[in-house]
Amino acid sequence: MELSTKYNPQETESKWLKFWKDKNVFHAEPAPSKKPFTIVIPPPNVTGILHMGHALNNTLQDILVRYKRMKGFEALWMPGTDHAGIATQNVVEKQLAKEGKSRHSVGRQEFLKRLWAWKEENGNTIISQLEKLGSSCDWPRTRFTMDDEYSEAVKEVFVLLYNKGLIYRGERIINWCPRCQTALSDEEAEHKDKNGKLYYIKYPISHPERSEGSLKKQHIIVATTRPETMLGDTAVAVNPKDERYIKFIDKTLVLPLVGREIKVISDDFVAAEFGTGAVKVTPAHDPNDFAMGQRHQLEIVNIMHPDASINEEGGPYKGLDRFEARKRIVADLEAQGLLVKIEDHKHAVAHCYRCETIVEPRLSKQWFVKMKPLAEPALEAVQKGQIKIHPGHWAKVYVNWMENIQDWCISRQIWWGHRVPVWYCVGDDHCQLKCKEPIVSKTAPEKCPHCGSKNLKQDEDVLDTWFSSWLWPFATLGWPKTNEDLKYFYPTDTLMTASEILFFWVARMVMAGYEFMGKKPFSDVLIHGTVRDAKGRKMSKSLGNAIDPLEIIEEYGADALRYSLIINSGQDIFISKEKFEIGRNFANKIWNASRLVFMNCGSILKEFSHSERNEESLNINRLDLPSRWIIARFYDTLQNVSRAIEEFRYSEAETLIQDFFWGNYCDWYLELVKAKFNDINIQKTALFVLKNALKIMHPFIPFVTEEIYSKLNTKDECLSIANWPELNEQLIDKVAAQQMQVILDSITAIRNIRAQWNIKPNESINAFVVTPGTWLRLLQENCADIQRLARIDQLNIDVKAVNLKNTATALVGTTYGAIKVFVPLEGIVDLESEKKRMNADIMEKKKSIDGLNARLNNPDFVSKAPVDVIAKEKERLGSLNKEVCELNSILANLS
RNA sequence: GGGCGGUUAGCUCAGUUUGGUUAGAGCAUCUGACUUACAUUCAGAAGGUCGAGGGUUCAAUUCCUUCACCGCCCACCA
Repeated sequence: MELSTKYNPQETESKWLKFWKDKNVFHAEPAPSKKPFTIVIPPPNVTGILHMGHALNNTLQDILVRYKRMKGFEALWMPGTDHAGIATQNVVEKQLAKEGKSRHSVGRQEFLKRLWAWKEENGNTIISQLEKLGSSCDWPRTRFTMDDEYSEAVKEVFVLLYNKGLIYRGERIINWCPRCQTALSDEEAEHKDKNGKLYYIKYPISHPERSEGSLKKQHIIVATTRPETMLGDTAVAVNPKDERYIKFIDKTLVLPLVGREIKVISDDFVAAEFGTGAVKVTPAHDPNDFAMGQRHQLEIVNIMHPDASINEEGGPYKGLDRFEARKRIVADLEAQGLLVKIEDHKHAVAHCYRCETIVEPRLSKQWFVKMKPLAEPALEAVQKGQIKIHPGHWAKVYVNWMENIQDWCISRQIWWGHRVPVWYCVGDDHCQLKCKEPIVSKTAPEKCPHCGSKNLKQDEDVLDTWFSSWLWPFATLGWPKTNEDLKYFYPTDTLMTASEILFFWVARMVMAGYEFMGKKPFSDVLIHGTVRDAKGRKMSKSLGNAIDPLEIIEEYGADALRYSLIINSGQDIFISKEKFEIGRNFANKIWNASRLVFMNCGSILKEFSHSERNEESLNINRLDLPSRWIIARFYDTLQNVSRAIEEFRYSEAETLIQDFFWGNYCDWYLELVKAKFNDINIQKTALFVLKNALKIMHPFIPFVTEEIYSKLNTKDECLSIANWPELNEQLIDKVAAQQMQVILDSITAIRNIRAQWNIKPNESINAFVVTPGTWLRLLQENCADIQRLARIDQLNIDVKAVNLKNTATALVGTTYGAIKVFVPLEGIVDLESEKKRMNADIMEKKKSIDGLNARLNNPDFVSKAPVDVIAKEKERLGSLNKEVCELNSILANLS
């Protein structure tokens, strides 16, 4: 049972991936004797390729799931992918484009066939990449949002909500992506500040009143950022209180370039301060204008084709793209002297979140979900703390959104997705009246319920992808069917996600949970940061600053990737390639420490590896101080790490682990006991601590720990399903830490002295210990260790010699924690400079003393400060005075 | 425009909830060490007016307030 000299992450990782898979280690089943713990994965897009965001998100989930699994929960991590409507369709459309075809040219059926073929071939890429990361999902359960069963859930929900009156069809201004040629929800339209222009255009009055006498008044100037939409103007609006325009209200204007006569209306919506205070009203192309149009019964003129080119309403501009039309219209206006000026204007422009195309507000008939009634319980759940969002400040963002929620446009004019389960009767003439009503049904109706016509047509649209993913926590468990899985694993426990999809997904899942299950979907939501490059920019392919997680896995291993990501995670994570070295180094450290222990504990390793409760063979009273200390330190770390995981403070948990394993176990414990490994108790302790440390490290760095554990313990099937260590109070020696500190301090003190005065290893050091006698014994007992680690040949410890005046040879010393170590310095150091240094030291201390005295003499302080604070200050004053005394007497000796 | 967060060492961040010794890490820098588990290592050092002003207090990095700068989210002012 030996470990190779060099750790090979790639080999080890593939070995354990195979093992886990073959043994189906991560499978979870309803188990009445155990408590369930459930996480559902935020389903990555089928088109997805593993990026750092995935790596972070899934590592966080994996840590928690592995921890809970070891804690004895029946831990289910439900994996799956999302069909990602527009994104996936885009991929296949691009393929078609290469063949010179379009989705329309091949037709809906053929296109869908292609999509499914693409999915079958490539849809699993992201899943296998997540697997590589070490994600302990129950992989055979992998769901896809367009699985048959899952689709049933989607249809069920549509019908339920429709029957409840919460889904309706309406003609509205929606966000339209001219490239994808589909509606987008408000959340899918990303607003970005753009430097645009504000165009001021003259709209002449059609019947100018000559009596006014002033030529200036013969037109109204309107300001717009989208001059091309003027082709669809059906009014100009002003604020009713705006005195400049009162006389124009109800007059008619001539729409330039078009010649249509339009009215001047008054509406409170118009802000007198903006632009000229007069707004052109284009009901078909702006949501506000649409609303105004409704209020004033204005005509609606749609001027664009779905691809945002101008339609026949645009007269001479017909066929032009919207931006081309804009240029031409501006030029034409200028030619006619109607363009007053163009100003720079910074404003938010909506872009398609998939293809970045500028969104065009467009009037169209879409399906909507009424959100207010759904939002109420979801809002309350967070406000009352039934669902906790971490970090807490995100709850405010959530509440803010929920309180201002708008209806959700769920229909999309694409083909990849769940087709809207609605049919229309297009049949026989004799029943037109009633048949206008849509037929909403989970299955295709045979005939129209009103007229009996069999000539039915299904709605062409599909549903927003999020309309399926908002059901994820229960639809993946089999809903709408009821089954054991659903009963046992729902509600899930923790949801981990990036802030970007808080509204898209998290908020809607909460609503769906309450609406369809009557229960919250999860209890905790952890919002983690975004992975950025070293300069703080988002990682993206287009910027070329992305670090490929697969490359890191290849080079350093998945362990290193995971460990480094987590330890660097604060809010956002700034990452450069070198940051991953820490993970690689730590895995290497674990490997080598284990090698050392294995090499030295060979005699009992076999026996040890067979027994589960090794602690029983540990007799705490027989252990030396370092062993008692490291065990106490382990249990301390165990508690802190457990707490940190439960409280979602993962980077802190890793820091605790690293401090313990690297800083205590390797740097101190193993160094201290290295020379004494023939002691069977030390062997036992070293193995015991190593084994348990592997357990608490495992969720964070699963592969290397699994590999070493497999050599250390042949009883468990594997570490992934081993038990999390339990606290064993009997093994904790409470004073060990304090005592050990004295040893560590003394070693450090002597090391300092050696370095400072350049003492050679073969020189002896007389350490005069100014501490209570008990510690003297401690130091004497551990003298050999101190000597070895401080790298001196001889260490003479003598408490009786602490009469500073008698050590006339001059002493110089160092104080470190509890002890002071003095060494003769004659011939070692320049006395004059040493005196100077000490004088400076004294001065500084005196200054502190003065400050303290002033405070302690302040009657306010004495009367108002708590007693313990005063006591501490007095104590400090005392010790400072003492130090000054000592220094003075040394100084006196020096002279 | 509304909301939320941040500003602590050269860099990345802890700490501040509940004010109280000398404000902590890691990386980077510098100095030492070839100590046979590990140079992917070990031991040290240096580095801070805790963004600025004001207030409360015996005491403020911590609480309150104003300001500056940075970031994020939301938003139909054309």
